[in-house]
Amino acid sequence: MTTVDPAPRRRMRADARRNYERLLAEAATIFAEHGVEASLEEIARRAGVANGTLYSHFPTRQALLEALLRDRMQALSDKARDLLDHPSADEALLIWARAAMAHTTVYRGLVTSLMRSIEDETSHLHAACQAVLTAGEQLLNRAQAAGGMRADVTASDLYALINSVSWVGEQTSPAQGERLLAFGIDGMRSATDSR
Amino acid sequence: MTTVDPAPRRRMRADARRNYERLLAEAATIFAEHGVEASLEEIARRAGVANGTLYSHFPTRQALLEALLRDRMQALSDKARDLLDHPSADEALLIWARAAMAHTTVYRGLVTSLMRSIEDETSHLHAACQAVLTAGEQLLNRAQAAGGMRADVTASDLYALINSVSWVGEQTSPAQGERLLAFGIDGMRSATDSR
DNA sequence: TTGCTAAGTTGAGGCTGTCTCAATATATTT
DNA sequence: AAATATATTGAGACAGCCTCAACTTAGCAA
Repeated sequence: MTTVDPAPRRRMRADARRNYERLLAEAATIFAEHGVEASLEEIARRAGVANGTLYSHFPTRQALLEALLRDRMQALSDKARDLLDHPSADEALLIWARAAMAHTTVYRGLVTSLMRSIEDETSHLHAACQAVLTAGEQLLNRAQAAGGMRADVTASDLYALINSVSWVGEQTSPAQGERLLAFGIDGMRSATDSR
Repeated sequence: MTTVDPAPRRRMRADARRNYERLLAEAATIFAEHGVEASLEEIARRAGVANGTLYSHFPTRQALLEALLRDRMQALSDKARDLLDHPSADEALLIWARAAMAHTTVYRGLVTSLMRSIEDETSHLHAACQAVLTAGEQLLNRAQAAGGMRADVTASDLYALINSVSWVGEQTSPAQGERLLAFGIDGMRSATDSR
């Protein structure tokens, strides 16, 4: 409901807009290189502005992350919607789970923020995470209706699974993350399922 | 093989021993309160010594953690050995996995250190983690021989699973962690198994 | 064009934390 | 009671977070 405006209330001054964009661009680069705990001072430095400017645009690290991820998270929710048309409900869920995993691991350390944000309603990322969870829930429900997934699996279980395997992928190797995802999903399948 | 001496090479001076113990005790308290990223200065302060003393006893945070966990990790390895006598191989594995999870969540943030340490051979905790992994492997192998677990599951898979569900437990709730553990183990079971 | 003002930027400064090392102190040995 | 090996100390160098009073500038209106 009360999502933050992507384009702020009143139009920004030209220089402000420029700095805002520049900060986002540098943040993307630096987070990709050093993870989401990278120095904010460094980002400001590389963007050619004083740290105060960074803080005025993005009061917290979360706010910066939120701005950086907005589009990507929207895309992930959209993708879930699209996959509702996929012929196999089970396969659709697996495809989406992998996509979610890929999204969650773009920046090192991101998964922890995303996991925290679903719990913490005051988080800048909360709404976006909630949307992703709900999107996943649609796919899950369809798979359950089709009989492929156990009825007692919740959207929270799915969200937690995706995040936990993303965390593993980040800590060890993407392949290890993928393996755990496969085991986890298998464990959530209905007993009648073979394999 | 080349484990670090629990009681250092030559006997410590009395005052050194006293400070060492004091630091460990305070670290246990403070890590329990604030997680493993708690301030080392604070630990030194509460132990009534200068920070240099802390650093001289424990050159890194990992070293401190290692000293703090040594006994507990040994106990976990021992427990695996004991459980090899349990009548049900499957049940033994599950019991141990839960114990491992409990161990892994004594301090907030610990799970990340433990996961890093299995990968990083230079880590102070590496040997202890390796021992735990090997201990788990025994239980896993027995369960596989008994036909309860898929043959393609590795000790690394098991280690990763335990850590990932511990991480979830830490981020959300222990109950959520438990749920994921159940799903994960189920996914690792042989197809012939019911449920 | 010029001046006005709201909007935006600056960067020093306070804070916490990590880690080091020369000077100092003390336990133990002889 | 030295002598010596062993420990402890704490200031200091550095980095990062965040704030805010002083300053600068874009954009508008006269």
